[in-house]
Amino acid sequence: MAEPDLPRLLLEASRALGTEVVASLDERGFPDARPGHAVLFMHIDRRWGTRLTDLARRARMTKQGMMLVVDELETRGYVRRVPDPEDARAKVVRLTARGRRYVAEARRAVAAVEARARRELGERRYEVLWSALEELAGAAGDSPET
Amino acid sequence: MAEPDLPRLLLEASRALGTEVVASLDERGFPDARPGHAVLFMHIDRRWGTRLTDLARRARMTKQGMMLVVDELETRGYVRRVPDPEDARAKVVRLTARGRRYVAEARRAVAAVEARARRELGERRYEVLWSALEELAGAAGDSPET
DNA sequence: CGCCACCGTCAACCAGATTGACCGGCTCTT
DNA sequence: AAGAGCCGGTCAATCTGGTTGACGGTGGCG
Repeated sequence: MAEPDLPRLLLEASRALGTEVVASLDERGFPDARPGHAVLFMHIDRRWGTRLTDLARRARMTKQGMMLVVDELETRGYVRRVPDPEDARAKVVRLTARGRRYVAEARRAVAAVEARARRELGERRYEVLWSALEELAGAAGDSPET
Repeated sequence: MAEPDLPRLLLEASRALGTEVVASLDERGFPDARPGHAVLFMHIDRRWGTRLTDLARRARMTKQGMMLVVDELETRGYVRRVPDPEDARAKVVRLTARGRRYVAEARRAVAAVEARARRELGERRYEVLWSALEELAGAAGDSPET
């Protein structure tokens, strides 16, 4: 009956896993985690930080969009904006100590969910899934290279 | 470098395909198509229509959320709300003639995108992708039964 | 009848992201 | 050295796609 279409199925899978990651993070002591934070913590340099524009480009979103994420993470005390010594226009988004712990846990949580998926699907199907997704995501939505 | 995580990859693939469907619909003469319309046109009964609540349940969203979609589709002339003869509380969301054409084209567009994916990925990988997605979507995000 | 469940709706709100405008600092060319 | 124009971050407005909460009218049952 339901007979979902492929885009919808992809979306639901994404949401399911995202929710799972957030729940896991909640258990690990970060109750204010949200799926959108991933665009930052998967791309930020953990030691020295990363410029807003670079974060945005890596996450393939607008800098304004990334700014909202950074704003929130900053008010929560996970990152700070420090002036870039090499360019007075720029600021470096840098993790606080708490932010580093958050990012570490978040990456672990993501890895755990991925590991569970790999275990449940089996190695081969997981590999196929991953490569198929890369093709689908890249085919229509991506510029050739960065 | 990019090293995306699985939830993000799923999301990006979903968006890429969704965009593709909308673009295809645009070419087919429905320039106001949007990805969100799929929650309706994949679930509505094409002849007699379907109750709002049923649509919402099938699409696994709130009735208020579905109402927004129905509202928009109604102002665009794709559906009408007619009273349900069997239950004075209920209304049936019924396709107009134009709505039927829209739904037909939309389903074709989705099918075309899926066919392209199947062709590019190959039959076997496509099957694996689909079943893996069902497992992922179902495992964490679904209630046991409806 | 009285009660509760259910349908559609109004209202408020939130998350995530976009486009447009802008200011100030950088850099390249002349 | 001086513009001219590009680039980094920000403010503001807007949009999509949902959510929860409350409520009026109807149905169904004891």
